[in-house]
Amino acid sequence: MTDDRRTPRARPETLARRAEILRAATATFAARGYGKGPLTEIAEQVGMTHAGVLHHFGSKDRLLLEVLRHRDETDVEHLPDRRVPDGIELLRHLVRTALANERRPGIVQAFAVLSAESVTDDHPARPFFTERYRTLRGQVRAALEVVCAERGVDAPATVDRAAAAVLAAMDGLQVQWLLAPDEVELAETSAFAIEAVLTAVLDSRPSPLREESDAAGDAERP
Amino acid sequence: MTDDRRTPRARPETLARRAEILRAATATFAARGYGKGPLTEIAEQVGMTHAGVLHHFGSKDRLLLEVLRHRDETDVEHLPDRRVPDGIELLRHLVRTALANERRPGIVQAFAVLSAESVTDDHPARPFFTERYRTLRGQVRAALEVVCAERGVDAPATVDRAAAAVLAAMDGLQVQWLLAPDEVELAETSAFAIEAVLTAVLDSRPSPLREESDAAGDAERP
DNA sequence: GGGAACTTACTGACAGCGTAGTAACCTCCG
DNA sequence: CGGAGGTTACTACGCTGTCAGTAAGTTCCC
Repeated sequence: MTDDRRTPRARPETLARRAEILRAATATFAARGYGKGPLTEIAEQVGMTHAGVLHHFGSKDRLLLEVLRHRDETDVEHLPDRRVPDGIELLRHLVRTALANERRPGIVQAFAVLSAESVTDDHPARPFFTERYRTLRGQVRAALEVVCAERGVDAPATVDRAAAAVLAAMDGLQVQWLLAPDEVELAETSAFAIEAVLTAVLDSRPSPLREESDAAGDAERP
Repeated sequence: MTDDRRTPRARPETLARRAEILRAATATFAARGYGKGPLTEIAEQVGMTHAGVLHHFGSKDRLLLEVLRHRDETDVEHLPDRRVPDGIELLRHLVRTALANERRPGIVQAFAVLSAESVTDDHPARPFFTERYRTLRGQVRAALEVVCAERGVDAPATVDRAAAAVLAAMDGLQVQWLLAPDEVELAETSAFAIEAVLTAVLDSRPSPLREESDAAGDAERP
């Protein structure tokens, strides 16, 4: 039984209001960053004062964490089985996500700004993003290993790097795309990067970077 | 001609002082971002008041632009010929840069934070980063085309995407590395990504991502 | 059903701090 | 002297968070 007696709140109307606030907060944090995004601007978007926002979320830090959590939840919501796929389907899912992201620059900007901002001193979202990347790297690495196994290829030692590289390319492309949407194709370029990494994992051959002067290249470690 | 209206006469002692301020500003912007990095903290590091900093740079915005410009200058300074190399040497240069960056997390953090922050509304560094990425993409694309030509390969239409992907991977890896330096190898992973992209450009074959499901069914597990 | 007891969802005022920029002044050094 | 390199003092904000108060629910008991 759900023991709701102790917490008689959570009216549907209230939940909708909070969702509104979360949406507004996402917009403001995207446009101005967390540090420079004032509560008053968020409150104004939903027609209340900043004190009203604080009533719902207690503090600005908690609001930020709710924004991030809420986004993760709704992202997984419309997924088959509510689970992230595995193997090559995960990689395809990443490409589809990039494609979907082209239609929602606000979300992309929020995450691009907040993830980078989170590396600053004592940022409230730092644990969130640290853990998030850890999880995502694990999922991509697992997917790559599954693909390798399916093709009878020994997963090389580089799968860890490959996983990090896939996520890094997607993130970096978002920043470039936000700065110059007419010059950078977000989805197509993300797909290209993922394909390149996947190919590199599947057949690990000597790199063209190290060919040429390989005798000197091996000894080189400045 | 050099129109240094701001500095009619520049004593060497003064130039050194300004360099100090620029270094301090880099540290503060790295640690707290531009928007949240106060002039007082910068001033304190060099032993003066915030008004003294403003005396030298006029405004906080101008200080930021000087920081960015100064970093670009000193980066090119210790380069042979003071010019960015071309062809495969540019790609090797990128890897060497990533290696050097592992020893200066402050610089890395400053650029990671500021580049992402620059996409926010009316950010003073936005034109700088927009132009910076445009230039860098052009340089990497040219380098890739040179490598293709050297090997008698027609540069594929994907060179543009490849150039963006290389820079994106490097940037994205910096964020992951800053968040978890023990889990992400900055230089090695950057090299991996660059190699993967280079290989993809050099022999463009059908992507494993698009192969659909013809090889499905075999259980070739060990 | 109706009213008392309580909770929720706010508002408006304000404290308290941090911040960029300005203006006037001081103080060396060439 | 005259100006470069500051300082102190001050203005004018902008921001988060607290507090008391109010109006509108909700719950419970008879």
